[in-house]
Amino acid sequence: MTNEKLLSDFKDVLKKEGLKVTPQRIAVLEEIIKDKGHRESEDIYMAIKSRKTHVSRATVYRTLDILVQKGFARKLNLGDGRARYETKIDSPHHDHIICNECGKIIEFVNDEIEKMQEEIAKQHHFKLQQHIHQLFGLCKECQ
Amino acid sequence: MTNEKLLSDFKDVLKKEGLKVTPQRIAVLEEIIKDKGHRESEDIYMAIKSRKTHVSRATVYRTLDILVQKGFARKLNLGDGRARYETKIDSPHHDHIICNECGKIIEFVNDEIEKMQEEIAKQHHFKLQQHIHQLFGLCKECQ
DNA sequence: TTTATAATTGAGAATGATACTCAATTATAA
DNA sequence: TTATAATTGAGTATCATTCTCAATTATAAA
Repeated sequence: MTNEKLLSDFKDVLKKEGLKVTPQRIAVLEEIIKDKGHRESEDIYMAIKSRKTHVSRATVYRTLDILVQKGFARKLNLGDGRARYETKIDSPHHDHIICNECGKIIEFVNDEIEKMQEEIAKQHHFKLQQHIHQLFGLCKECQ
Repeated sequence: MTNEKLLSDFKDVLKKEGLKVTPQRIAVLEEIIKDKGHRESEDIYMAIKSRKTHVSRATVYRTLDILVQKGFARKLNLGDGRARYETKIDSPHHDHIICNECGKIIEFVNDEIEKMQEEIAKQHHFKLQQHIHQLFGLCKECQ
């Protein structure tokens, strides 16, 4: 999906919900798109400020909530007390391997595990809604 | 393992490390053993206070750290900002299914997934150290 | 284009779990 | 029993995130 399409989709969603299209909201989306990494709210806040758009931390958090809510972004909890955000658009479902030493984050996909999760949920009579699967260890460089 | 054995093991570990055996530390261990559930620090603090032992939140946190460090307890991060602790002794490795509605926590074990995790780590040249695998959804009662 | 209005913003205060500080207390070895 | 280093607890600090509310702004209607 092109960035223009994504931007106009976001604007459409905002309008449909009676929400306003503001420079701050656009800036947060742009930031998420530009660097497809796993970004902290503070990073995004700093990146936007260091350009031209005036923004506050509160607005960054609020906009990130909207993006997650509307399916444009995914929020990660890596257990270190700071949430990470990544684009959800054009990014198939994946989980993460995190280096305990340098913090590097790598994505992985495994359909077998996905299937087994469904199986496990069924066994316990759960209707599966989301999951967190994170592997922690030492990356090649840090061993 | 009997609770007496566990208690004396803990005392031994403390002594070996030059740490003191205090009523507060014993109380935290006992609390963790008694209710094998997934306990929050605040629960444990309240439970100990409601009996006879004088204790502070700080000491509960400090003792839980020791218990995790020494392999007596496991710390869970369920993404809601409060850590949970569970006995690690006599409890084979397992992961968790959590109900999004009522918060119920159920344990599951799946050796296949465990093996695949190792495989995935190897593929990415990681030395696996820990992992988090949590399924979230609606339990039978909450659907 | 102007106006009316409800949504948004930002500064700073609030929150909530957890960690830290340090003087007073206590477990332990001699 | 004593000396001493470890521990405790009360309260303060921290840090990410959320909330508050007055001022600002996007937007629909005129």
